[in-house]
Amino acid sequence: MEAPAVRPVPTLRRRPVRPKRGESADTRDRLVAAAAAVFNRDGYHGTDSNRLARAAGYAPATFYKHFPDKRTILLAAYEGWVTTEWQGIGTALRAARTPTERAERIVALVLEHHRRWKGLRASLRALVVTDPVVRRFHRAQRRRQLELLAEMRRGARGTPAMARVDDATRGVSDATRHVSDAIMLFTLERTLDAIAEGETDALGLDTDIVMTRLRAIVGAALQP
Amino acid sequence: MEAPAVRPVPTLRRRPVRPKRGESADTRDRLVAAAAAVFNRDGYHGTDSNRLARAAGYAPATFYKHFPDKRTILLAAYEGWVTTEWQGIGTALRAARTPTERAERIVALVLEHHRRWKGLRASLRALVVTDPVVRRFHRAQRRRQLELLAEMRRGARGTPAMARVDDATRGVSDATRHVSDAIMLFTLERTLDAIAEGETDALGLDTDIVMTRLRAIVGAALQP
Amino acid sequence: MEAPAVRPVPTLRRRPVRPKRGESADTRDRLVAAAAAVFNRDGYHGTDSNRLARAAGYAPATFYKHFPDKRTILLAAYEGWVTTEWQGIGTALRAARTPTERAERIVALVLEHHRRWKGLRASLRALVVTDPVVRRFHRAQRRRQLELLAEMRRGARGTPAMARVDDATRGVSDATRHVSDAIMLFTLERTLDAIAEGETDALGLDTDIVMTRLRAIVGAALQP
Amino acid sequence: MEAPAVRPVPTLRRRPVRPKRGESADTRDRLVAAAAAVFNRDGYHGTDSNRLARAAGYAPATFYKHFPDKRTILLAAYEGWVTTEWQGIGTALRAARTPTERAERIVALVLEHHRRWKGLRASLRALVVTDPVVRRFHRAQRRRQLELLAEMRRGARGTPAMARVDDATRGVSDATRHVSDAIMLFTLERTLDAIAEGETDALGLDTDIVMTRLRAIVGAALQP
DNA sequence: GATGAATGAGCATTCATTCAT
DNA sequence: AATGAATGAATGCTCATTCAT
Repeated sequence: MEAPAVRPVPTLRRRPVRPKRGESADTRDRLVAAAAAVFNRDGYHGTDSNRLARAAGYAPATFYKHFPDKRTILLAAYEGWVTTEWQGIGTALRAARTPTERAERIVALVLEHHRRWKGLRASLRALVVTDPVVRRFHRAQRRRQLELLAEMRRGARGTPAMARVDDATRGVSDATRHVSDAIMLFTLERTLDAIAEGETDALGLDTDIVMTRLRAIVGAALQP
Repeated sequence: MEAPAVRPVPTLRRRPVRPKRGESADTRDRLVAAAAAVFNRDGYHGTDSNRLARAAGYAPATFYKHFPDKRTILLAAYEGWVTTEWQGIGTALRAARTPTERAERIVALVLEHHRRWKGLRASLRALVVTDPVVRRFHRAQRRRQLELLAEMRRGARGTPAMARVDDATRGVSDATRHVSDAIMLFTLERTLDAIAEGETDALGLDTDIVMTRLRAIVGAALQP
Repeated sequence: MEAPAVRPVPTLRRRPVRPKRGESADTRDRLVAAAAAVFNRDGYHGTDSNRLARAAGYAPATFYKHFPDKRTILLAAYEGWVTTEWQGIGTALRAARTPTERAERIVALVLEHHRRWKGLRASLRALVVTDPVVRRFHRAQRRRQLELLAEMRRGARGTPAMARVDDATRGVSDATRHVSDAIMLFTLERTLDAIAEGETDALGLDTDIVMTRLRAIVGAALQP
Repeated sequence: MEAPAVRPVPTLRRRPVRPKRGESADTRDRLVAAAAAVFNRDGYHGTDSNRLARAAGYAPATFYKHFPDKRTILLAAYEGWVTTEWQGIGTALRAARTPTERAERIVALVLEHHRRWKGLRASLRALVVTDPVVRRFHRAQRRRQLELLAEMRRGARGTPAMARVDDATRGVSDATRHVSDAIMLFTLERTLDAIAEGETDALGLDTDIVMTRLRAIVGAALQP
């Protein structure tokens, strides 16, 4: 699936030219892109499936040819969003060499995503508590994040042999590492949400200082 | 206002005995208590004002005699919840002497609250993004948290004169401190939500280790 | 429940004066009466719950305060219709003395009902095949009919002692009687439907002769 | 037109192999056969034209190339069903010699048809009241039945001359005979529907006794 | 102060039907 | 001849809110 953030989202106010006889997959993509944008703007409970269809340039019934319900298209939009985020991070990491540089890029990229999709994220967070399917999906993403983090650290550690010795030396158990990683992810996510939602500004916090601090926290987690 | 958690929440399944012509303030309190419980169980979008009224033992119209709309009673429930949480923390802190002990009690208490009100919290977080009034309210609470934190640290520092010297010595500016405090609060909140919602369990994290780590983080923030 | 046929059905074309603050039971009765008339005119699949509500002078939501769905109000209308029919038959039988007279009145009354409710009957018959709840209800009515028939015959037989002797003499087993009764009911019902729906006319049958024949058939069944 | 019951109805669950660019008449037949089976299973109001097309292995639009609307295909299915029934009866009668034997075969055959097409019949009966076209069609079938019945009786009576004498002797007018025939058909139809739909079982009636009685009724009607 | 009845506007979803290919 | 995408107009149903008592 193409991520909704990548291909241009059709303008919502004007009804876009309806692409009669388009390919089914294209229609689906357009619906997902439009849904991502509308959810982001109006919230999950702030729209309905008819509006989602119209925003993509289709009639209500077309929506139901592609998705059984509103929740499913939210998951699709979420999936697209996560995919795009990970692709961006992957690209950024390949270009970065030191853990510090990596941390810097990760924090910047994730902030950008949180800023762009703050409404979608909020809807999602509320649904994670309410809806078991959304919850499962969300947790799978989190597991992926933790795995990637561990992988990135392994990659940074030079030779595998060295690495194991290091662990032993420092007495850092896997379970503890795991917890640290998770807490770091929570901190990163929550703080970037706060920046994206304007909470830090409202509290009179200096965004530069917050970002610096986050880079330090992420950087520490990336150290072998 | 009495907090919803303090006075007994009327049983939701059986219709509670309705007190005809009670005092207005009592009716309001009962409505808030019932709303807190119902929102917590079914989510903000999972109930309607009729159900909230019935859960408190009143007719739909009675609801609108006390609250202009659904959002307002959520704010009232939120307020009650926050008040109770702060009262509990206040009591716990008075009994604790060392920062370590304080940290321990704070983490335990806040976790208990997150566990108890996890559904209410989720509804709130989604509305914070959508609804300006909820957002304002939420930020005021956060400011209160930050102030209390600073106060607690001052209290722990012995004499005020000493304190200023310490700051100068360590080179920690107020702005930086402020940021650290906020990030600590974000971490605490997000991680305790993760525990309350079962996310840490789903990720295979050891709750004890997570809690120990949180106590350390909070403890560090309480050091003068 | 008052039968829909008894109290005047509100005119369907003009919206009747809406009776604000009416008793709940009255509203229910009005809804049922209107539903009976609308189902009868347009068929079960030819209306929707909004129209049923409007026909009774109410808004769509009012419908759902009284009935969970369309099927349930159909059953209520059916129940009312059956009740009225039985009441009419009961009254007619009390006034009639001979089996012949009884047969005459029954056939006339049932024809009147089939004429009046031909659309409703048609909807019902289709739903009996489709819907288990309607089917159960319908069969309960049939059982009641058979019981009443047996009862009427017993009543016509003079003393119970005599009756038993008669049966033995004629060698008519209960099972056979039961079957004859049921087939008679099927014949009566189907033929009166044919008259009511204009089928007999379309076939060039003389209604008087058909009616005479039916009276004979019913009269024979009522003989002890 | 081939009757839907004669040529194998395509399996409904698996999508049948679609014959691209078959003969138009074949396509029509396949559509009718599938429609008959689907209507019979799900009821007229329980399916939609898209499903009918798909059940026959075609796309929705193909349906409308062959039928102007849903009702028309129902009539076609009905026609096929009636044709098959009559063909069966014709075959059975040619092999039977006495009225008794004929009655027996007719009752058995018609029951088989009612059993097989009980859902289709139910849909039809509801539409007869609602839809003028269906009604016209249905009545034409009934006329055909009555004509065949009269014909069968004439055939059983030996010479036409004798026949007229008989009528005069017994004082049975044509109009009366016509009515008796019609009522017999109603009884047969309704009672066999009751057996097919399980109503007789639900009423605790012995099917063998019911069938015996029906054979007697039909047999009497076939007597010259 | 409290109520139960009532509601308009809305929302998720479906279906008979069309059209460009 | 056949198609798959697309759809406008419903349809069953819900909810925040009001009103007469």
